[in-house]
Amino acid sequence: MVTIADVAATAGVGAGTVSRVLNDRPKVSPSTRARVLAAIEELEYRPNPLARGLSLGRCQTLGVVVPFFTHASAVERLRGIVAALRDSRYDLVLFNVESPVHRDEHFEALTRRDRADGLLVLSLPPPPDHLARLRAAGVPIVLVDATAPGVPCVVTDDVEGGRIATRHLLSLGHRDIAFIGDSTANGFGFTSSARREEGYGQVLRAAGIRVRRSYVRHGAHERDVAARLAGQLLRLRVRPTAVFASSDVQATGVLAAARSHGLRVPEDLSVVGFDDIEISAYAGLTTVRQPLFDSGYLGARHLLDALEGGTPIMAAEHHLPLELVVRLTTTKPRSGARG
Amino acid sequence: MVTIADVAATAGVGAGTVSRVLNDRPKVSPSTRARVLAAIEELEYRPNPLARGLSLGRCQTLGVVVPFFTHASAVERLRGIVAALRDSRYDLVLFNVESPVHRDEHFEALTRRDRADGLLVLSLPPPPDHLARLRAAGVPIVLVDATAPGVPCVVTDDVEGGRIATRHLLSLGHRDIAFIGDSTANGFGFTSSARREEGYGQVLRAAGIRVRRSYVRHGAHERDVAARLAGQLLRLRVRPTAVFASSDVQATGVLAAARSHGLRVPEDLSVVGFDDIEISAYAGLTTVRQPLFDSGYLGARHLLDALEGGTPIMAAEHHLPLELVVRLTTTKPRSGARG
DNA sequence: TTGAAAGCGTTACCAC
DNA sequence: GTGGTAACGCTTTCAA
Repeated sequence: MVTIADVAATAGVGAGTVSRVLNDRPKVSPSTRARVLAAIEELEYRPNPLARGLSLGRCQTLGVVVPFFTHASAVERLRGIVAALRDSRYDLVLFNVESPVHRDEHFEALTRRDRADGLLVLSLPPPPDHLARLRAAGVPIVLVDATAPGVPCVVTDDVEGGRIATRHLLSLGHRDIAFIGDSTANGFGFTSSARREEGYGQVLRAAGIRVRRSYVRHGAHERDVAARLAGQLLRLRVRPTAVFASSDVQATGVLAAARSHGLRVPEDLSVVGFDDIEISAYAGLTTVRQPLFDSGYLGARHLLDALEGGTPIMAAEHHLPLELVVRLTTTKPRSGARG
Repeated sequence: MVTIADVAATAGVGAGTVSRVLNDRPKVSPSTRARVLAAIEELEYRPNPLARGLSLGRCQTLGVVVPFFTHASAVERLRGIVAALRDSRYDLVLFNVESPVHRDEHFEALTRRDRADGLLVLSLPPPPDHLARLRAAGVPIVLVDATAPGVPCVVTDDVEGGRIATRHLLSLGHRDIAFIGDSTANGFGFTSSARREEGYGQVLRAAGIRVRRSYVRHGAHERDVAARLAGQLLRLRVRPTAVFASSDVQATGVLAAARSHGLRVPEDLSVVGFDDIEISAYAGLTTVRQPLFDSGYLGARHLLDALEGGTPIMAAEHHLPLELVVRLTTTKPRSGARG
């Protein structure tokens, strides 16, 4: 393994000079620089990132903490992050989270500048104690799709998103609108689903419609679970004419349930989802689009700016817009169509 | 930042002793060990991975090189890798590849033990020169869904997979069977699609069926592209009664094309895919299932075993089984159904 | 403008 | 068993 000393020797200079050339430091004469560059070329020298990191106190690495990274929405955010890191000198280290214990382990490990220079946390409100330690350790952190006091974040207005979806159904003439969302006791403190439900309730109440307990169902964030919950809704005496699912994954579960109950979508049942993941266009799903890619991209850029600029990260909230995408799963209710 | 020296001081021992305790080395008395452990606890000491890596010559990191990591099949393999790494001390560093240049940059950077202790490469045959350098640098490498001479790998028999899919259609009575696969000039040297096509051709020829040029289409590995190609097939004078797509993503494109041409699946057109990704069950797609999760898991385990056991990695091929999953998109051809 | 040398935090070897 | 100390490869400060 060729080291900086080897380069220094072949170039006939000191190691310090090589380092200066390597890092584009000013004070080095053109001729010396050329000689060093030639030696680097000749020996195919590449600096050892570990040694560099040890000396510098940083490791050119960004940690990404993400619950259930295989979920389509998470993958899309990751894509944005990867795109942002593409031309930076930072490597991406992935920390998948599948349980609160798991989450705590990762945060614990990441509470040091020598593990990652900065942290990007997706959809996960960090527990206050971890946050305090992270801050004390001086690890910059940016939240995407989550908020915490004093921490910069990239978010959308989920309450408004819930309103948008519900208003759409209402405007089509629906009054029996059900909701399927995440179970509140998920242990992670995810809030998106609950906030979308909040918007749903607001709009219904404003329209003078009582939110029926039986029309609101919660379960794990999975297609099969959502399909089961939808099945319960579809067997109700007064069947809803529309369902707002708090994610597209869950919405496709509703679609599957409708199919297996012999109901046509949208004629017999309208369905609105949330996210606009890749499958949604394919399924013709009407949904509330949030800029998933952008959220990752902006979060990463924000972090990189702070890291590269050396400026302390600003605790700003970056809001991303939501947009209703009307496709084929919503229409007006059939008059008198009641089970 | 508390260092090993601080721990040594509070425990009243030397740094070497603390290190021995940290790494479960034998020669240290129970009482000393207890004192050191107490000091570690008290100071909340955590070893600096950078310093550790520099001293040890490794960095407790596994590099994963993956083209188009957002593709469902890649995500599923990654899930297997993450699962395998879960209880190891290794971090996962993600290197996404979207172009050959990109690929070369990554391999270039990874040709040193100080970047990653081992490499997992998905679906990508490493160029021989990079492979040689990697070997010279002593970086262990495991290929998943790709092969290279002398490199351990986890693979399936794609040719046989092509046969399985084609035999299924043949056994249903189809004779006009089309194929949609990846463009051969992808620049990465991906071989899966071509090998599946090979199996398709073998079976057809064995059945005395000529493989028509017009029935075989190639394009980028994307749903929309596959849909376009399928559209061309469906407008042929002698329309195929079945399509074998070399991946489920492409198969869903075929499904979409059939839909937009007013054809019913499977009555008017049978469709078989390959992979069995999450969307496939939802779409009711008949497909050749390959163990994506397992491939990642096994590849990672193989690499970890070599790394942890210190044994040189064996250049073995690990073969994973394929399985036909019959769902709702295949049936026998309608008699005399010709466009 | 440059070289020498002192860190950075560990591990591992060598005495004791 | 244990402490001291030399690596590990880089950056940076201090003189010259």
